[in-house]
Amino acid sequence: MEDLQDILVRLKSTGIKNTKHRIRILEFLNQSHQPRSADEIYESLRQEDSSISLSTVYRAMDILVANELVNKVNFENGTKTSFEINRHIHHHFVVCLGCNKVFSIEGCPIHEYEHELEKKTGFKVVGHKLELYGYCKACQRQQKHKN
Amino acid sequence: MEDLQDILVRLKSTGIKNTKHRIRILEFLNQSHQPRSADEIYESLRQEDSSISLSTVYRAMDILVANELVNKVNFENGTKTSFEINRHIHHHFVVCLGCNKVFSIEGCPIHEYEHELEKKTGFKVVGHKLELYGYCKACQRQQKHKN
DNA sequence: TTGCAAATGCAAATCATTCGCATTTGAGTG
DNA sequence: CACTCAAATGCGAATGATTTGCATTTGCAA
Repeated sequence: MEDLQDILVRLKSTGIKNTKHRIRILEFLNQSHQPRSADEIYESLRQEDSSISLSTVYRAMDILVANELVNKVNFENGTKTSFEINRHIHHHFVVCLGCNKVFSIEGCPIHEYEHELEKKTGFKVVGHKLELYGYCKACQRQQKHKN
Repeated sequence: MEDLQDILVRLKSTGIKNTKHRIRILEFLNQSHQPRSADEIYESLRQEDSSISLSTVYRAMDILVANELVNKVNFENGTKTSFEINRHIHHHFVVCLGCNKVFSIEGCPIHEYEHELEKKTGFKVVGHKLELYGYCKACQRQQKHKN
């Protein structure tokens, strides 16, 4: 887990204001092992001493995403947008349809494919979205027991 | 373009009712070269002689997707769900961020990767989502002219 | 042709997200 | 440290896509 300090340094270097809420949001996402929805962030911060409003969370997410401190993700299962700390490490998600847990995998199997496509078609690729869906070991075991 | 008749045969074989609206929706999607939103389907069918309600479109899409006659797609750019005829041919989308046109590419660069991942981690993959985003030739040309 | 479950239309409801506006706050400046 | 002001926040209302309840209509099997 990247040190929170490094993230706060990056926050400062963006030039946007360094507010209590933004710091607490980054703190929460940094220690979270799963991408989180605006709602989950809101509920988590609300528990603590100082309160926050949901629209502030949404606005914070917008600006943190724009400044590359946070990534925005939309999964096929589930309706809400999720957010995770942007560690500037290219990765993809493996999502368990049983327990909805999200696993991260580093590396990318399609970079080469992108180049080929560019050469072949002239299309200029600037980004991609790749997610794998299925069942984690634990959910596979549970499934077997049911039968 | 697959013959509409084949699609209607598949519709019949599902056992769900063979209604005028559903047939016209399949017809529209079959001749469409782009995935379409519920709204676009609604507007298109409304023009023609008989009318339709938007909720009927949504309900039809649900059941057509459940019966594998139609695929549901959510693109990163844009907020609405899109639908396309399900031709049962594995493919992915290349989306132009300039003109929002969607191109289809057959074949899949990650099947082998999926197998590796399964072997390595024990995760059982049942599906994936892969889309490429960038700029088509035409939009690249236009971009140059602006500079 | 009849019966009935499934499909439809319409309006109201829902849910995530955004926006308007009055108030507060971070952070540079003197 | 006090001052200023744009940026950030809180609250509630608005939005936009999608869903739902319910009364009516329509496929289709018998």
